Amino acid sequence: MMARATAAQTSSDTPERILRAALEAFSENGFDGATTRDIAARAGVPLGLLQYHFGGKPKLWRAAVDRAFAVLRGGLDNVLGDPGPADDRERLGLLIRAHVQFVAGNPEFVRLMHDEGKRGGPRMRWMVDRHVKPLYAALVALIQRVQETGLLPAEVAPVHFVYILAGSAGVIFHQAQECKRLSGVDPSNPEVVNAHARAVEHLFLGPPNQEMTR
Amino acid sequence: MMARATAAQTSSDTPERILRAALEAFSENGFDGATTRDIAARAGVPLGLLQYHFGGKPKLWRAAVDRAFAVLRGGLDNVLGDPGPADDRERLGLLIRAHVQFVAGNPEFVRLMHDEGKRGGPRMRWMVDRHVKPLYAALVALIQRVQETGLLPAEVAPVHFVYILAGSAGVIFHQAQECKRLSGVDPSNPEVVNAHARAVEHLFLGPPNQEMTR
DNA sequence: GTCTATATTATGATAGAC
DNA sequence: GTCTATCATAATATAGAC
Repeated sequence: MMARATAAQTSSDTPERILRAALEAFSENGFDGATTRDIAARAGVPLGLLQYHFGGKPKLWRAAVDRAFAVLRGGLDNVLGDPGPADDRERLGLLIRAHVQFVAGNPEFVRLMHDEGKRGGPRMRWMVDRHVKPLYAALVALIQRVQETGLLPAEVAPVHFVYILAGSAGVIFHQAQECKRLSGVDPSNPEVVNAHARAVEHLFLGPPNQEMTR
Repeated sequence: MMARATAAQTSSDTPERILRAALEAFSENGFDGATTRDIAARAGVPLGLLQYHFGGKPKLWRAAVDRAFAVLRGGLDNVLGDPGPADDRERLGLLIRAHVQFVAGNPEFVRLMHDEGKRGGPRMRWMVDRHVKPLYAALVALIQRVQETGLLPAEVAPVHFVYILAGSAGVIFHQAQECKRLSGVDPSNPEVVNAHARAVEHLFLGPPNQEMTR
Protein backbone atom coordinates (compact mmCIF):
# COMPACT_ATOMS: atom_id res chain seq x y z
CA MET A 1 0.00 0.00 0.00
CA MET A 2 2.15 2.85 -1.22
CA ALA A 3 1.56 6.55 -0.86
CA ARG A 4 0.25 7.99 -4.09
CA ALA A 5 1.08 11.49 -5.26
CA THR A 6 -2.04 11.99 -7.29
CA ALA A 7 -4.98 10.70 -5.42
CA ALA A 8 -6.61 10.13 -2.09
CA GLN A 9 -8.27 7.03 -3.48
CA THR A 10 -10.06 5.04 -0.79
CA SER A 11 -8.70 7.33 1.92
CA SER A 12 -10.92 9.31 4.22
CA ASP A 13 -9.18 12.63 4.87
CA THR A 14 -9.84 14.00 1.42
CA PRO A 15 -12.10 16.84 2.63
CA GLU A 16 -9.46 17.84 5.17
CA ARG A 17 -6.73 17.98 2.54
CA ILE A 18 -8.95 20.01 0.24
CA LEU A 19 -9.65 22.45 3.06
CA ARG A 20 -5.97 22.98 3.81
CA ALA A 21 -5.22 23.48 0.13
CA ALA A 22 -8.14 25.89 -0.19
CA LEU A 23 -6.98 27.98 2.77
CA GLU A 24 -3.54 28.24 1.19
CA ALA A 25 -4.83 29.19 -2.23
CA PHE A 26 -7.49 31.64 -1.02
CA SER A 27 -5.07 33.46 1.28
CA GLU A 28 -2.41 33.72 -1.40
CA ASN A 29 -4.62 34.83 -4.27
CA GLY A 30 -7.90 35.99 -2.82
CA PHE A 31 -11.30 34.55 -3.65
CA ASP A 32 -11.30 35.58 -7.30
CA GLY A 33 -7.63 34.93 -7.88
CA ALA A 34 -7.70 31.41 -6.49
CA THR A 35 -8.84 28.74 -8.93
CA THR A 36 -10.54 25.49 -8.11
CA ARG A 37 -8.09 23.73 -10.40
CA ASP A 38 -5.17 25.01 -8.36
CA ILE A 39 -6.82 23.95 -5.12
CA ALA A 40 -7.49 20.48 -6.49
CA ALA A 41 -3.88 20.23 -7.68
CA ARG A 42 -2.49 21.31 -4.27
CA ALA A 43 -4.68 18.76 -2.54
CA GLY A 44 -3.76 16.09 -5.08
CA VAL A 45 -7.38 15.30 -5.95
CA PRO A 46 -9.31 15.60 -9.19
CA LEU A 47 -11.35 18.69 -9.79
CA GLY A 48 -14.68 16.94 -9.51
CA LEU A 49 -14.14 16.10 -5.86
CA LEU A 50 -14.30 19.72 -4.77
CA GLN A 51 -17.81 19.82 -6.18
CA TYR A 52 -18.76 16.53 -4.58
CA HIS A 53 -17.49 17.36 -1.09
CA PHE A 54 -18.23 21.06 -0.84
CA GLY A 55 -20.64 21.91 -3.63
CA GLY A 56 -18.95 24.87 -5.26
CA LYS A 57 -16.30 27.53 -4.79
CA PRO A 58 -18.22 29.80 -2.38
CA LYS A 59 -19.15 26.93 -0.07
CA LEU A 60 -15.57 25.71 -0.13
CA TRP A 61 -14.43 29.21 0.84
CA ARG A 62 -16.80 29.30 3.80
CA ALA A 63 -15.64 25.90 4.99
CA ALA A 64 -12.00 27.03 4.77
CA VAL A 65 -12.76 30.19 6.74
CA ASP A 66 -14.58 28.19 9.41
CA ARG A 67 -11.47 26.08 9.73
CA ALA A 68 -9.15 29.10 9.97
CA PHE A 69 -11.16 30.71 12.75
CA ALA A 70 -11.32 27.44 14.65
CA VAL A 71 -7.52 27.48 14.69
CA LEU A 72 -7.48 31.10 15.82
CA ARG A 73 -9.84 30.46 18.68
CA GLY A 74 -7.71 27.51 19.75
CA GLY A 75 -4.70 29.79 19.99
CA LEU A 76 -6.40 32.71 21.69
CA ASP A 77 -8.86 31.17 24.13
CA ASN A 78 -6.14 30.73 26.75
CA VAL A 79 -5.51 34.44 26.74
CA LEU A 80 -9.00 35.87 26.43
CA GLY A 81 -10.83 33.20 28.39
CA ASP A 82 -8.74 32.11 31.37
CA PRO A 83 -8.43 34.27 34.45
CA GLY A 84 -4.72 34.70 33.65
CA PRO A 85 -2.49 37.06 35.58
CA ALA A 86 -4.30 39.34 37.97
CA ASP A 87 -2.20 42.31 36.88
CA ASP A 88 -3.92 44.01 33.95
CA ARG A 89 -0.65 45.24 32.53
CA GLU A 90 0.67 41.68 32.45
CA ARG A 91 -2.58 40.51 30.96
CA LEU A 92 -2.50 42.98 28.10
CA GLY A 93 1.17 42.24 27.49
CA LEU A 94 0.34 38.54 27.31
CA LEU A 95 -2.42 39.20 24.81
CA ILE A 96 -0.14 41.32 22.64
CA ARG A 97 2.61 38.73 22.63
CA ALA A 98 0.17 35.92 21.93
CA HIS A 99 -1.40 37.86 19.09
CA VAL A 100 1.94 38.65 17.46
CA GLN A 101 2.99 35.03 17.75
CA PHE A 102 -0.28 33.88 16.21
CA VAL A 103 -0.23 36.18 13.21
CA ALA A 104 3.46 35.42 12.69
CA GLY A 105 2.67 31.71 12.59
CA ASN A 106 -0.53 32.10 10.60
CA PRO A 107 -0.03 34.92 8.10
CA GLU A 108 -2.51 33.25 5.76
CA PHE A 109 -5.18 34.05 8.31
CA VAL A 110 -4.43 37.76 8.16
CA ARG A 111 -4.37 37.67 4.37
CA LEU A 112 -7.74 35.97 4.28
CA MET A 113 -9.26 38.66 6.46
CA HIS A 114 -7.65 41.49 4.55
CA ASP A 115 -8.78 40.14 1.21
CA GLU A 116 -12.43 40.21 2.21
CA GLY A 117 -12.45 42.95 4.83
CA LYS A 118 -11.64 45.56 2.24
CA ARG A 119 -14.72 44.69 0.21
CA GLY A 120 -18.30 45.18 1.19
CA GLY A 121 -19.58 41.95 -0.27
CA PRO A 122 -21.59 39.12 1.23
CA ARG A 123 -18.51 37.08 2.11
CA MET A 124 -17.20 39.88 4.33
CA ARG A 125 -20.57 40.22 6.04
CA TRP A 126 -20.80 36.48 6.58
CA MET A 127 -17.31 36.36 8.05
CA VAL A 128 -17.76 39.36 10.32
CA ASP A 129 -21.15 38.29 11.67
CA ARG A 130 -20.20 34.67 12.17
CA HIS A 131 -16.62 34.89 13.38
CA VAL A 132 -15.23 38.34 14.00
CA LYS A 133 -17.95 39.91 16.13
CA PRO A 134 -17.54 37.53 19.09
CA LEU A 135 -13.77 38.03 19.11
CA TYR A 136 -14.21 41.77 18.81
CA ALA A 137 -16.57 41.89 21.77
CA ALA A 138 -14.13 40.00 23.96
CA LEU A 139 -11.23 42.19 22.91
CA VAL A 140 -13.16 45.42 23.51
CA ALA A 141 -14.13 44.23 26.96
CA LEU A 142 -10.50 43.59 27.84
CA ILE A 143 -9.39 46.94 26.42
CA GLN A 144 -12.04 48.80 28.42
CA ARG A 145 -10.90 47.11 31.61
CA VAL A 146 -7.33 48.12 30.88
CA GLN A 147 -8.47 51.67 30.11
CA GLU A 148 -10.09 51.87 33.53
CA THR A 149 -6.72 51.21 35.13
CA GLY A 150 -5.19 54.11 33.19
CA LEU A 151 -2.74 51.99 31.22
CA LEU A 152 -4.44 52.98 27.99
CA PRO A 153 -5.92 56.44 27.45
CA ALA A 154 -9.64 56.44 28.27
CA GLU A 155 -10.49 59.14 25.74
CA VAL A 156 -9.66 56.87 22.78
CA ALA A 157 -12.51 54.62 21.58
CA PRO A 158 -11.62 50.92 21.83
CA VAL A 159 -12.10 50.37 18.10
CA HIS A 160 -8.94 52.41 17.44
CA PHE A 161 -6.89 50.18 19.72
CA VAL A 162 -8.31 47.09 18.08
CA TYR A 163 -7.19 48.14 14.61
CA ILE A 164 -3.92 49.62 15.84
CA LEU A 165 -3.13 46.34 17.52
CA ALA A 166 -4.20 44.26 14.54
CA GLY A 167 -2.25 46.46 12.15
CA SER A 168 0.93 46.94 14.14
CA ALA A 169 1.12 43.24 14.92
CA GLY A 170 0.10 41.80 11.60
CA VAL A 171 1.21 43.86 8.63
CA ILE A 172 4.90 42.94 8.80
CA PHE A 173 3.96 39.24 8.54
CA HIS A 174 1.18 39.78 6.06
CA GLN A 175 3.67 41.65 3.88
CA ALA A 176 6.55 39.28 4.60
CA GLN A 177 7.71 39.00 1.00
CA GLU A 178 7.74 42.75 0.56
CA CYS A 179 9.52 43.26 3.89
CA LYS A 180 12.22 40.81 2.94
CA ARG A 181 12.95 42.49 -0.37
CA LEU A 182 12.63 45.97 1.08
CA SER A 183 14.73 45.65 4.21
CA GLY A 184 16.52 42.31 3.98
CA VAL A 185 14.79 41.28 7.21
CA ASP A 186 12.86 37.99 7.03
CA PRO A 187 9.77 38.27 9.26
CA SER A 188 9.43 34.49 9.44
CA ASN A 189 12.66 34.33 11.42
CA PRO A 190 11.75 33.51 15.07
CA GLU A 191 14.14 36.14 16.40
CA VAL A 192 12.46 38.76 14.23
CA VAL A 193 9.07 37.60 15.52
CA ASN A 194 10.24 38.06 19.11
CA ALA A 195 11.74 41.45 18.33
CA HIS A 196 8.47 42.54 16.77
CA ALA A 197 6.46 41.32 19.75
CA ARG A 198 8.74 43.29 22.06
CA ALA A 199 8.44 46.39 19.88
CA VAL A 200 4.64 46.28 19.84
CA GLU A 201 4.48 45.61 23.56
CA HIS A 202 6.89 48.46 24.21
CA LEU A 203 4.69 50.78 22.21
CA PHE A 204 1.50 49.87 24.06
CA LEU A 205 2.91 49.44 27.55
CA GLY A 206 6.20 51.29 27.66
CA PRO A 207 9.66 49.82 28.29
CA PRO A 208 9.70 46.25 29.66
CA ASN A 209 10.64 45.45 33.27
CA GLN A 210 10.04 48.99 34.36
CA GLU A 211 7.17 50.97 35.81
CA MET A 212 5.21 53.26 33.58
CA THR A 213 5.88 56.78 34.70
CA ARG A 214 3.16 58.79 33.06
CA MET B 1 -22.44 69.19 -27.08
CA MET B 2 -23.67 67.10 -24.17
CA ALA B 3 -21.70 64.96 -21.79
CA ARG B 4 -21.98 61.32 -22.76
CA ALA B 5 -22.02 58.52 -20.22
CA THR B 6 -20.60 55.92 -22.52
CA ALA B 7 -17.72 57.37 -24.41
CA ALA B 8 -14.78 59.69 -24.33
CA GLN B 9 -15.29 60.34 -28.02
CA THR B 10 -13.00 62.99 -29.40
CA SER B 11 -11.83 63.92 -25.92
CA SER B 12 -8.21 63.81 -24.87
CA ASP B 13 -8.19 62.68 -21.24
CA THR B 14 -9.12 59.11 -22.04
CA PRO B 15 -5.84 57.62 -20.75
CA GLU B 16 -6.27 59.54 -17.51
CA ARG B 17 -9.80 58.25 -17.01
CA ILE B 18 -8.68 54.72 -17.73
CA LEU B 19 -5.90 55.06 -15.16
CA ARG B 20 -8.26 56.25 -12.46
CA ALA B 21 -10.68 53.43 -13.22
CA ALA B 22 -7.83 50.92 -13.22
CA LEU B 23 -6.56 52.10 -9.84
CA GLU B 24 -10.05 51.69 -8.42
CA ALA B 25 -10.57 48.23 -9.86
CA PHE B 26 -7.11 46.89 -9.05
CA SER B 27 -7.26 48.09 -5.46
CA GLU B 28 -10.73 46.66 -4.92
CA ASN B 29 -10.20 43.30 -6.52
CA GLY B 30 -6.47 42.75 -6.87
CA PHE B 31 -4.64 42.14 -10.11
CA ASP B 32 -6.29 38.81 -10.88
CA GLY B 33 -9.70 39.76 -9.60
CA ALA B 34 -9.93 42.95 -11.62
CA THR B 35 -11.13 42.51 -15.18
CA THR B 36 -10.28 44.68 -18.12
CA ARG B 37 -13.96 44.77 -19.04
CA ASP B 38 -14.81 46.22 -15.63
CA ILE B 39 -12.08 48.84 -15.94
CA ALA B 40 -13.30 49.84 -19.38
CA ALA B 41 -16.87 50.08 -18.08
CA ARG B 42 -15.84 52.25 -15.11
CA ALA B 43 -13.92 54.55 -17.42
CA GLY B 44 -16.80 54.61 -19.90
CA VAL B 45 -14.64 53.54 -22.82
CA PRO B 46 -14.76 50.46 -25.03
CA LEU B 47 -12.54 47.53 -24.17
CA GLY B 48 -10.27 47.98 -27.15
CA LEU B 49 -8.99 51.32 -25.93
CA LEU B 50 -7.19 49.80 -22.96
CA GLN B 51 -5.16 47.80 -25.41
CA TYR B 52 -4.54 50.78 -27.62
CA HIS B 53 -3.41 53.15 -24.87
CA PHE B 54 -1.60 50.81 -22.51
CA GLY B 55 -0.92 47.59 -24.38
CA GLY B 56 -2.24 44.98 -21.99
CA LYS B 57 -3.31 44.35 -18.42
CA PRO B 58 0.18 44.19 -16.83
CA LYS B 59 1.30 47.44 -18.44
CA LEU B 60 -1.93 49.10 -17.38
CA TRP B 61 -1.30 47.93 -13.82
CA ARG B 62 2.18 49.42 -13.81
CA ALA B 63 0.91 52.72 -15.14
CA ALA B 64 -1.76 52.83 -12.44
CA VAL B 65 0.81 52.11 -9.73
CA ASP B 66 3.11 54.83 -11.05
CA ARG B 67 0.22 57.21 -10.77
CA ALA B 68 -0.64 56.14 -7.22
CA PHE B 69 2.90 56.65 -5.97
CA ALA B 70 3.12 60.02 -7.68
CA VAL B 71 0.12 61.08 -5.58
CA LEU B 72 1.73 59.68 -2.43
CA ARG B 73 4.97 61.55 -3.00
CA GLY B 74 3.00 64.73 -3.57
CA GLY B 75 1.38 64.33 -0.17
CA LEU B 76 4.46 63.29 1.76
CA ASP B 77 7.28 65.37 0.32
CA ASN B 78 6.38 68.31 2.55
CA VAL B 79 6.93 66.17 5.60
CA LEU B 80 9.96 64.11 4.64
CA GLY B 81 11.72 66.72 2.54
CA ASP B 82 11.30 70.15 4.11
CA PRO B 83 13.33 71.13 7.17
CA GLY B 84 10.08 71.33 9.14
CA PRO B 85 10.03 71.87 12.88
CA ALA B 86 13.40 71.71 14.59
CA ASP B 87 11.95 69.65 17.43
CA ASP B 88 12.23 65.95 16.54
CA ARG B 89 9.19 65.06 18.58
CA GLU B 90 7.12 67.57 16.64
CA ARG B 91 8.61 66.32 13.40
CA LEU B 92 7.70 62.69 14.07
CA GLY B 93 4.24 63.72 15.22
CA LEU B 94 3.77 65.65 12.01
CA LEU B 95 4.82 62.64 9.94
CA ILE B 96 2.44 60.36 11.81
CA ARG B 97 -0.50 62.72 11.39
CA ALA B 98 0.29 63.28 7.72
CA HIS B 99 0.57 59.56 7.12
CA VAL B 100 -2.74 58.79 8.82
CA GLN B 101 -4.42 61.54 6.83
CA PHE B 102 -2.98 60.21 3.59
CA VAL B 103 -3.97 56.58 4.05
CA ALA B 104 -7.40 57.71 5.27
CA GLY B 105 -7.86 59.71 2.09
CA ASN B 106 -6.28 57.12 -0.18
CA PRO B 107 -7.23 53.68 1.13
CA GLU B 108 -6.98 52.29 -2.40
CA PHE B 109 -3.27 52.94 -2.18
CA VAL B 110 -2.89 50.73 0.88
CA ARG B 111 -5.00 48.02 -0.74
CA LEU B 112 -2.85 48.06 -3.84
CA MET B 113 0.30 47.58 -1.78
CA HIS B 114 -1.23 44.86 0.36
CA ASP B 115 -2.48 42.91 -2.61
CA GLU B 116 0.97 42.62 -4.12
CA GLY B 117 3.17 42.83 -1.02
CA LYS B 118 1.87 39.54 0.24
CA ARG B 119 3.01 37.75 -2.91
CA GLY B 120 6.55 37.21 -4.08
CA GLY B 121 5.85 37.79 -7.74
CA PRO B 122 7.47 40.10 -10.26
CA ARG B 123 4.89 42.85 -9.73
CA MET B 124 5.83 43.11 -6.04
CA ARG B 125 9.52 43.26 -6.89
CA TRP B 126 8.96 45.90 -9.53
CA MET B 127 6.89 48.01 -7.14
CA VAL B 128 9.32 47.69 -4.22
CA ASP B 129 12.43 48.42 -6.24
CA ARG B 130 10.94 51.29 -8.19
CA HIS B 131 8.77 53.01 -5.60
CA VAL B 132 8.98 51.71 -2.05
CA LYS B 133 12.72 51.56 -1.48
CA PRO B 134 13.32 55.32 -1.76
CA LEU B 135 10.47 56.06 0.63
CA TYR B 136 11.69 53.39 3.02
CA ALA B 137 15.21 54.84 3.07
CA ALA B 138 13.90 58.31 3.91
CA LEU B 139 11.64 56.97 6.64
CA VAL B 140 14.39 54.86 8.22
CA ALA B 141 16.69 57.88 8.27
CA LEU B 142 14.09 59.91 10.12
CA ILE B 143 13.37 57.10 12.58
CA GLN B 144 17.06 56.70 13.35
CA ARG B 145 17.40 60.39 14.07
CA VAL B 146 14.45 60.20 16.44
CA GLN B 147 15.93 57.12 18.07
CA GLU B 148 19.12 59.07 18.80
CA THR B 149 17.10 61.58 20.76
CA GLY B 150 15.67 58.78 22.92
CA LEU B 151 12.05 59.32 21.86
CA LEU B 152 11.97 55.85 20.32
CA PRO B 153 13.83 52.90 21.83
CA ALA B 154 17.22 52.47 20.16
CA GLU B 155 17.31 48.70 20.62
CA VAL B 156 14.43 48.17 18.18
CA ALA B 157 15.44 47.91 14.51
CA PRO B 158 13.81 50.64 12.37
CA VAL B 159 12.06 48.10 10.14
CA HIS B 160 9.75 47.23 13.05
CA PHE B 161 8.70 50.84 13.48
CA VAL B 162 8.10 51.17 9.77
CA TYR B 163 5.65 48.28 9.70
CA ILE B 164 4.11 49.17 13.05
CA LEU B 165 3.46 52.67 11.77
CA ALA B 166 2.16 51.46 8.42
CA GLY B 167 -0.07 48.88 10.08
CA SER B 168 -1.40 50.93 12.97
CA ALA B 169 -2.16 53.85 10.68
CA GLY B 170 -3.53 52.01 7.67
CA VAL B 171 -5.45 48.87 8.55
CA ILE B 172 -8.55 50.59 9.92
CA PHE B 173 -8.95 52.42 6.60
CA HIS B 174 -7.92 49.49 4.47
CA GLN B 175 -10.56 47.44 6.26
CA ALA B 176 -13.10 50.24 6.37
CA GLN B 177 -16.05 48.11 5.27
CA GLU B 178 -15.28 45.46 7.85
CA CYS B 179 -14.79 48.09 10.56
CA LYS B 180 -18.11 49.67 9.81
CA ARG B 181 -20.02 46.41 10.06
CA LEU B 182 -18.02 45.21 13.05
CA SER B 183 -18.10 48.30 15.24
CA GLY B 184 -20.56 50.69 13.65
CA VAL B 185 -17.74 53.22 13.33
CA ASP B 186 -17.21 54.59 9.81
CA PRO B 187 -13.47 55.19 9.31
CA SER B 188 -14.15 57.58 6.43
CA ASN B 189 -15.72 60.03 8.85
CA PRO B 190 -13.26 62.95 9.29
CA GLU B 191 -13.72 62.96 13.05
CA VAL B 192 -12.83 59.29 13.17
CA VAL B 193 -9.76 60.01 11.06
CA ASN B 194 -8.63 62.67 13.51
CA ALA B 195 -9.30 60.41 16.47
CA HIS B 196 -7.25 57.68 14.87
CA ALA B 197 -4.38 60.06 14.14
CA ARG B 198 -4.40 61.17 17.78
CA ALA B 199 -4.47 57.57 18.97
CA VAL B 200 -1.50 56.55 16.84
CA GLU B 201 0.42 59.65 17.83
CA HIS B 202 -0.34 59.01 21.47
CA LEU B 203 0.98 55.50 21.15
CA PHE B 204 4.26 56.55 19.55
CA LEU B 205 4.88 59.76 21.45
CA GLY B 206 2.84 59.59 24.64
CA PRO B 207 0.00 61.89 25.67
CA PRO B 208 -0.29 65.13 23.66
CA ASN B 209 0.64 68.55 25.07
CA GLN B 210 2.70 66.98 27.79
CA GLU B 211 6.33 66.07 28.26
CA MET B 212 7.37 62.48 27.85
CA THR B 213 8.50 61.22 31.21
CA ARG B 214 10.12 57.94 30.40
C1' DG C 1 -16.22 8.13 -3.26
C1' DT C 2 -13.22 8.69 -7.10
C1' DC C 3 -12.03 10.18 -11.56
C1' DT C 4 -12.44 11.66 -16.83
C1' DA C 5 -14.65 14.25 -20.22
C1' DT C 6 -17.28 18.02 -21.43
C1' DA C 7 -20.66 21.95 -21.33
C1' DT C 8 -20.93 26.88 -20.40
C1' DT C 9 -19.36 31.06 -19.32
C1' DA C 10 -15.88 34.84 -18.70
C1' DT C 11 -11.67 36.86 -19.71
C1' DG C 12 -7.52 38.97 -22.19
C1' DA C 13 -6.37 40.08 -26.52
C1' DT C 14 -7.08 41.16 -31.50
C1' DA C 15 -8.95 42.59 -36.27
C1' DG C 16 -10.73 45.83 -38.77
C1' DA C 17 -14.48 49.42 -39.81
C1' DC C 18 -15.05 54.27 -38.98
C1' DG D 1 -8.34 57.71 -31.62
C1' DT D 2 -12.60 55.39 -31.18
C1' DC D 3 -15.60 51.54 -31.28
C1' DT D 4 -17.77 46.68 -32.59
C1' DA D 5 -17.20 41.98 -33.40
C1' DT D 6 -14.70 38.07 -32.59
C1' DC D 7 -10.94 34.72 -31.38
C1' DA D 8 -8.51 31.73 -28.11
C1' DT D 9 -8.10 30.45 -23.66
C1' DA D 10 -9.03 29.41 -18.93
C1' DA D 11 -12.44 29.29 -15.51
C1' DT D 12 -16.54 27.02 -12.76
C1' DA D 13 -19.62 23.58 -12.88
C1' DT D 14 -21.67 19.22 -14.48
C1' DA D 15 -22.49 14.39 -16.46
C1' DG D 16 -21.62 10.03 -16.10
C1' DA D 17 -18.30 5.87 -16.08
C1' DC D 18 -16.01 3.19 -12.61
